[in-house]
Amino acid sequence: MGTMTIRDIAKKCKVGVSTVSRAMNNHPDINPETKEMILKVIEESGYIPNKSARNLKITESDTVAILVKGIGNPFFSGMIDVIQKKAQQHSYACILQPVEPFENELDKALEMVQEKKLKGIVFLGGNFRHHREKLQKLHVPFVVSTAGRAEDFGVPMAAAVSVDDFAESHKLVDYLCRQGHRRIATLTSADTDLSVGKLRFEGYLKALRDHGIQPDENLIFKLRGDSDHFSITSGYELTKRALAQHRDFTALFAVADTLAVGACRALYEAGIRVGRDCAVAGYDGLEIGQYYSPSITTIRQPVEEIAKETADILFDMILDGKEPESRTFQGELVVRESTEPAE
Amino acid sequence: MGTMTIRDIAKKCKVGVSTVSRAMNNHPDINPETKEMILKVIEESGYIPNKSARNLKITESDTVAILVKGIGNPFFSGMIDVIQKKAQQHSYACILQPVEPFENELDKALEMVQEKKLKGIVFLGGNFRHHREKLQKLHVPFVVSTAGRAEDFGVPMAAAVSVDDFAESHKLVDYLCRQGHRRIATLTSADTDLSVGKLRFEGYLKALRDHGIQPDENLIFKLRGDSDHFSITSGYELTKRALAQHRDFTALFAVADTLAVGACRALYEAGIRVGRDCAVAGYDGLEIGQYYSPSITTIRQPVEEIAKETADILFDMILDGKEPESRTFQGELVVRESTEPAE
DNA sequence: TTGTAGGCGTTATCAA
DNA sequence: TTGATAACGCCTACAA
Repeated sequence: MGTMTIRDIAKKCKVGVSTVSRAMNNHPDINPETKEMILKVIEESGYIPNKSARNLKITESDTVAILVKGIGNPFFSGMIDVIQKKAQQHSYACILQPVEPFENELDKALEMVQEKKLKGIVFLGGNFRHHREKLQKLHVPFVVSTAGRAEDFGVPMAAAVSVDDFAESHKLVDYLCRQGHRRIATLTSADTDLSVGKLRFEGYLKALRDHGIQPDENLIFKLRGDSDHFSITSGYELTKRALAQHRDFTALFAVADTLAVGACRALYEAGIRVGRDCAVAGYDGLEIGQYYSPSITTIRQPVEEIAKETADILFDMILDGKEPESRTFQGELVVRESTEPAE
Repeated sequence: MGTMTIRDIAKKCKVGVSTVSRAMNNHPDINPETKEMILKVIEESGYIPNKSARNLKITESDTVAILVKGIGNPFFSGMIDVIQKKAQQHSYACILQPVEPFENELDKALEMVQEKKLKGIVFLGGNFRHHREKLQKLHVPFVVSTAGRAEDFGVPMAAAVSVDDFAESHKLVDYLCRQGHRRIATLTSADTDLSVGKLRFEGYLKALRDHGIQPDENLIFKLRGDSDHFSITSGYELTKRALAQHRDFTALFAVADTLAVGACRALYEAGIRVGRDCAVAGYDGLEIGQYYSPSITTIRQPVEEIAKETADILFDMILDGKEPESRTFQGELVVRESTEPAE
């Protein structure tokens, strides 16, 4: 099945291959009429240029990529849109590339830089721990967004945009304490999680201690393994288990809104009124938290701004050769119905 | 910045390039010791084979791709996992490729077949209307899942797996009618939507008519344009608007669970008790519907099965040269708290 | 078991 | 403004 090549088109048009190439790539020095004619023939014959051959040959290309670990995470959807739009404004192509949980995002990035001649990269998700040595092989500007701190990279061309999960989580639990809660349970990730879950959990511990409360092992509920992620069902089942042990707590802090939703339902089914009998708080600022009944107290991350800043920093580096810059955003404590003051 | 090539490795190892190639591609006829040595050097030097050059040269590759329009749609997340797992079982690589809303999935597919030498494709999302002529250029087996009916393709190697959105939607609204509802409002997509939204809306109309109910323009609420998708917020605001017009309905059918969630909240805020004062039903079977309070009646699509069947059909075509086969799955009417019988 | 050489389809260089 | 031709980095006969 002989696929058509640029040669076939050249023959059909009775021109050289380079002229065809020029027509396709919007080169300046080509007769407009010739170009039009060629483009028409291409259109009619359904010729598809071979990208591999093209990528092999080109030396540069105005494109950036977003490498997302955990696409499907609703938190990222909004960010991606914003970044893509920004890229478009700069007339850059933007490739959205999912990264599997087991894949190494840095390896993937290295490959893509070579293959697609990327000018820059945004890393979304994952926890981005990599050896400095290897990181230095990435010769294009990149921004790690929502997945780590710049300090941990120690490499030029590296920038990070993030929310301080530790501090924000602390803020939230601190709020619960101030509301008078002393027995605050938590739903958190397994010990194997080194990502945001861990940071948020540590913020929880710190806040308790700051209020003179000794964290109680019996009030800490961890997801099992990496298999169950931050799903609503996980939160529901974990809370069911917690309640089955007749544990008494007046507040529950879930390290993700999805978990909090599941928790609310479990409490509801147990006849416990969320808000009045037991406070519940989540983290992320997902849409659902606002519309759940009761609406759920959470830490809202300024998604739009984070994404904008991510893109801006990246393009400042690419276009103006600016130094990598890092920013930490404040989350916003959004108090809602699920944490009515305890009496 | 001279990137390393297979030649550099060959030199370092004092062997020919073909030997290096053999080592990398698990070829049989190579001395195990030589191979090990080469692999070690590659590892140490951080050499990354150029994928473009490779793709340009190879004539075939055991890989399939999933082209997803609207990744981020939680409904697809589960399906993707299943399909990827199936591919793995067959020792096939599986590329997950997002397709932008404005992109033509068929063009993308054509490109990728050429570039990556795909053996098969799964199309997810979108509405997949394409000219037969162009469709015939796609010379590999493909399955259109959840985005159209095989009858509409009229091309060999084309299979479709889907749920009959029209019939299922009809089933749901029929149920509402049997519960005694006569004034059933609906939240549906804009007229520009030719995808599932349209089918579900038509199922709604048909069900009403079958019960001798004349659809009432005043009870039909459409999203504005394509800009607001099936988000919770859209459902919330649309319902707010509906209520502002003092329209009386005893039941509300939203063509997506997300819309239904937003509707529930809007009703709640208006002091209308969902279930008792007004029934609400959605469509999709999203996780949230089960955990919302009240839990939401819906049509659950058998995600797992759909995905399994999709993969099975595809690999039957690829591996056994089977004819394209199409299947329509039954959705399941899941009655929950949001549709208590009207008194 | 290994090495050499030719070609995959494109773009870039250079001469016309 | 055009056309011929040499790379791009790899795989794969084929020869050794």
